[in-house]
Amino acid sequence: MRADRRPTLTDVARLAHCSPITASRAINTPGIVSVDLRERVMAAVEHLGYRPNLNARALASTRTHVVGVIVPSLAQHIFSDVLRGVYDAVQPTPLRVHLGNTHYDPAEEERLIGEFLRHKPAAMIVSGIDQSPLARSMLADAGCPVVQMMDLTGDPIDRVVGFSHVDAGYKMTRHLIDQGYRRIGYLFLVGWMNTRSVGRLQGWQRALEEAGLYDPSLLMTRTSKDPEGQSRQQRGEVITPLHARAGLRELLAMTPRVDAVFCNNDPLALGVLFEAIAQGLRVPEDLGIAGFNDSDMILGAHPSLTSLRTPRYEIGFRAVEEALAVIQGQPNPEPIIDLGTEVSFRKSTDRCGRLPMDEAVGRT
Amino acid sequence: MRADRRPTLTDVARLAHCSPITASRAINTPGIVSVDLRERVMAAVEHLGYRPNLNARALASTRTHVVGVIVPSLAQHIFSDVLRGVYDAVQPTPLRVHLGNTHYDPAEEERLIGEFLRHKPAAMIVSGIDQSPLARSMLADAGCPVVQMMDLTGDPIDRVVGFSHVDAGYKMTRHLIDQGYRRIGYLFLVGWMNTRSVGRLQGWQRALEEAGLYDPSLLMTRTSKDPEGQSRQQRGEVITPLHARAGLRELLAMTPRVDAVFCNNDPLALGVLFEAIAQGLRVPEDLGIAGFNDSDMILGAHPSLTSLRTPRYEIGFRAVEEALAVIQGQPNPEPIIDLGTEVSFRKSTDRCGRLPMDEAVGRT
DNA sequence: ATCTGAATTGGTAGCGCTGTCATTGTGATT
DNA sequence: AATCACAATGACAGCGCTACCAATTCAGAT
Repeated sequence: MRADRRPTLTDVARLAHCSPITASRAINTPGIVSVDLRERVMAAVEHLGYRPNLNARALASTRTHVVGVIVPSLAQHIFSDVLRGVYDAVQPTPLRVHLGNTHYDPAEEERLIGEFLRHKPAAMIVSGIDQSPLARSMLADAGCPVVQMMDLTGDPIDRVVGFSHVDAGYKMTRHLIDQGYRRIGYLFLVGWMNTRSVGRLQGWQRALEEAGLYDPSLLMTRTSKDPEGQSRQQRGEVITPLHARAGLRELLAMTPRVDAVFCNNDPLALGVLFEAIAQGLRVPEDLGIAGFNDSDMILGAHPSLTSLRTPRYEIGFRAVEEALAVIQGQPNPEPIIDLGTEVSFRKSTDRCGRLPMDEAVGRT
Repeated sequence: MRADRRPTLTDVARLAHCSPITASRAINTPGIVSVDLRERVMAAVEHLGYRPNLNARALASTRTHVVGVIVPSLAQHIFSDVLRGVYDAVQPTPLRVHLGNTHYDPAEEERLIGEFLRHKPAAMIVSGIDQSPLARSMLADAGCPVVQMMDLTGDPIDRVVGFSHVDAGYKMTRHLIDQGYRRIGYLFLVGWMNTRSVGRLQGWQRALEEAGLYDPSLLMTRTSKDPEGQSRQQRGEVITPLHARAGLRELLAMTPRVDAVFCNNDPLALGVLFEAIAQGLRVPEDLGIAGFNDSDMILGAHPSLTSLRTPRYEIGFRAVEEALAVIQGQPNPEPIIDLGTEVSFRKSTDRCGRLPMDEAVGRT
């Protein structure tokens, strides 16, 4: 080992009195070498502070320890939570993360998948289940485990970790019905439409239909006012509570007897709460408010906001674990992992026994 | 080119009727080859769909296109914004990002820096200016551009992109004084202390001292109630508005005549607003509220919240640009780049001419 | 004693690219 | 015409590692 260089496998081998290739085996597949050799090599590694050169390893083995992770947005805290799980799960493993951001653009997603696959990743983790046909086929032929995350499907490319947005939307809507709300609006921004949002919407609609409460005028889809081609999501804008304030005003104007609003996400719920405060509506008596994701930003609201807890951190963590299990040859036999959701029941929908529904309906 | 393989530089060279090394030059340093050759090689690249193998390139040149980016947290939206800037700036370049999360742990930061430097990155981008001495020296000897971001300092390791937190804290406090507030509290959670938060606090204190308004009892530092060793930040917890509600209660109990609260960040400001609403305090008349960062979550609050806009996206973007300029040998002569801040003046501190300050002081 | 096969170790030959030379050809200089 | 400088291209070797195959050892079977 020259003084100016970091030690190489050859240096380790020399110190351990074996050939470089044997040292390689002792390090990578310790099970197939003798105990004595393994100990000698490990001691040499320790002594020299040897760290394998990952570029050389990747070049020689056409197999890497890189996990490609593709998310549609870095602006939404949703994906921060997922990434936190991913990075925490990766930390104790030899894997490294390559992160890509599609900005909700299918073409960009295809480009990123193609780019990442050139590096022969150990695994690919992508967000959502609605990849384009080209993206699907690229991933199917990737020759590595593929984990789709966030949403569930009966037809995963390989495996999927998430929860059902339809069930989640249904569950929250049932909760609102059980609390005595009868005119339950849904607030939704079209500029940010995606399959997951649509799933929640479907769950809401199904629950209302089952209860005989469905009315199309309860759906408030705010269209982006900007006539440019790109959706707001693609331009990196993020949903803010501000978007919801005009949304609630329009919903109340359109459908005055609305007694609860199920918001497609928490920033909207916060905005609805502020608009209700601004208009002097009592929450939860006059208006029930429910959010989605149970994100940190709504903790501390007054009144406290009901939301639907989604296992975002867990999804990221579990996606890595699943990929790792496949890489190590011990895959979970079940390719579809539903991590479930839960209603975080708080004051903003807590109308039980406090106010007869008929009174509430009569407010306008 | 064998059918089962992606094309290599040799394939390109064969098609362009030149040697592989010449093809390499045509691709990497097009300026030094003849126009004719360059065009032949480019045509071959295009035709074969050739993409260089980055692992091989890294191995051969001991120089990579990887930028190591180290942030203290993925949970805070602050860093999501920075990362968005980083990833957007990197997209059109040949650079790739390696992201590390220190969880606000200096030891983990040292580990990550060491790990990243083994890959001979093209540049390192780290958060903050308060690296440990070991981390500083590792970065100083890295042999690549180093950009510190978020905070400014007179003594950067190499270059720094950010803004002065002291100035920012000062600026907001001046704004509150100019609005007629005289008993301006500062809300701060000790569990999340870091040099940047402390800087803002110093700015606040300096502005009050200059105006003869400083009083130590105006500082509300909430200590984490959890007696475990690790700070809350390190455990991945995030500040929520909920933390601020008890904080405001204690501040008002301790220092009843407080007429404004400058919050160390926006989630706290939101919590203070909710607590004010819960207590029936009028904002901005009885209590002025100012946040920090001007993050999306406060847009739409009622009353709208004043905050201090910080150029988070721009910092990430600019940090990459600076690194790139150094790599390409055209560095900005100025190693310290101050992107500045601005008060986003909104209703929660808009008391000018509306209420004589003496009345507000007398509320309790 | 010979053979067989498993367990263990070593040798060779690259992976795809680029650093460092050496070589060729061209026009300018003396 | 001889010399030089420089631009353009090529040859060689090697970055650090591992796939592949060969060699060795040794226990147990024949």
